[in-house]
Amino acid sequence: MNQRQQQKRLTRRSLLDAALALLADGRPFASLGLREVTRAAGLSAPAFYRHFEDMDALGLALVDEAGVALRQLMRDARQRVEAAGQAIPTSVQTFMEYLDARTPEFRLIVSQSQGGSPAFRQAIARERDDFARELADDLHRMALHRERPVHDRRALADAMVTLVFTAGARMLDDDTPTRRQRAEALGLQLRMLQLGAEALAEAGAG
Amino acid sequence: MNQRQQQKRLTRRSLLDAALALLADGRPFASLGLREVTRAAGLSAPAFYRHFEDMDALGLALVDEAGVALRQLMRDARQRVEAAGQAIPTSVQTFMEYLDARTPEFRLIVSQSQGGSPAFRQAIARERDDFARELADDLHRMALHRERPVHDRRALADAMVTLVFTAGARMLDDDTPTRRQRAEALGLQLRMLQLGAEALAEAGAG
DNA sequence: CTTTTGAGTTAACGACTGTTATCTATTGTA
DNA sequence: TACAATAGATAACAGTCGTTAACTCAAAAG
Repeated sequence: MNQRQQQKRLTRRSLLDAALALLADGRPFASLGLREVTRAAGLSAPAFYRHFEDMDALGLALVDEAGVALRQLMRDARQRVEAAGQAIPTSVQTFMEYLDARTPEFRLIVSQSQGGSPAFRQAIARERDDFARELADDLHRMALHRERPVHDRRALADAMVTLVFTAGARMLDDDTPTRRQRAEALGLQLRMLQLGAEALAEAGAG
Repeated sequence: MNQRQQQKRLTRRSLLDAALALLADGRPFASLGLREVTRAAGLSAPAFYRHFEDMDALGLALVDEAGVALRQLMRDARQRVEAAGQAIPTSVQTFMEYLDARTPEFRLIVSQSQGGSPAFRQAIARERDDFARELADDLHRMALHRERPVHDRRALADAMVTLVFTAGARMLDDDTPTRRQRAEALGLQLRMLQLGAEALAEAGAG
């Protein structure tokens, strides 16, 4: 295939990676400059425009990548739960591994989900909603299987996603033992939600 | 008293207000410049240094103010709940009013809780933990009163605070009807948590 | 083999940034 | 009333920013 397009994709990648590296240092995305990123990528500033219109476009591309990773995580967790049961602990465990493997992308998502420009917030909110919707579907299937319906799958899934994302965000600053501790607390909180949703369903049905 | 100190406090206030106004437009705090803020406040740039060492110091002052407002909100909610009962709906309602009245401060808190500099994150985490601890105490008192203990007050309070803050953050971008809808969902999620914590306590005690 | 395309370069622009030194003018103090 | 303190203004600094125009030169197309 086109040797040119291939090279272009590589340079584009190096721009994305340079931005991720700066984010990994804890820098807020809004403080990253176009020149700074191209410099870190070993390029001249105008080269940037061959790949992105502006920094916002680069950021949105990163959000897209994070979304892809999120969906893969979801498939992974679902598969493992089907094999090993233990829905909540297994899912939390899978999430922790994803957090390790994709730290910079995840950091971008949690830091920009509320702090970024409107375009950012909207893009991230959409990824998050997709995630929650898929989770709600899973909860539905599981409820059918276990014959323990829950009250409002959408609200339940939304709350679970909120707790998982927030816990993940705080884990980014934790050392390993604190991180495990927080993972345990998260599992407990998720069970509270699940039990509460089941109790609400019974009260509503009864 | 000193007419000079009084005037100085006024100018300092105008700097804080100018920053809040820029934040209210949805601007990320990291993108605010020292010159921009002083300009918006009708001052020369060097005047800034008479009041703050740098922009971070100004931001921390804003976080402090937001913390004060949070504690006031807490007292307000507690008082209303004691008078009118309906702990969850009353608290959510109180929170919504606070959200309206202090939108820029709240936006700063939620946006910088993950995206800001380490000093920022630490300061905000502390405000948040104070909030959660107070809530845990309230839960304890209510449980004694209602004779319905919950399983892990600290984890429960933490989850509740997470849900409330996250919902509040998303409401900032919502129109009024969506906002009310989200408030209802929030109330539902909080009840799930509460019921689940009670169920866990019963299971643990039995 | 010649021509065209396009990724990346250098040079330069105007605008804006944070910061310092210096001055003004008003307030508080003796 | 004279003196000291200080909030704020002006001017200037070296940098950095995003963006454009003009160029190079290797790869693709003819």
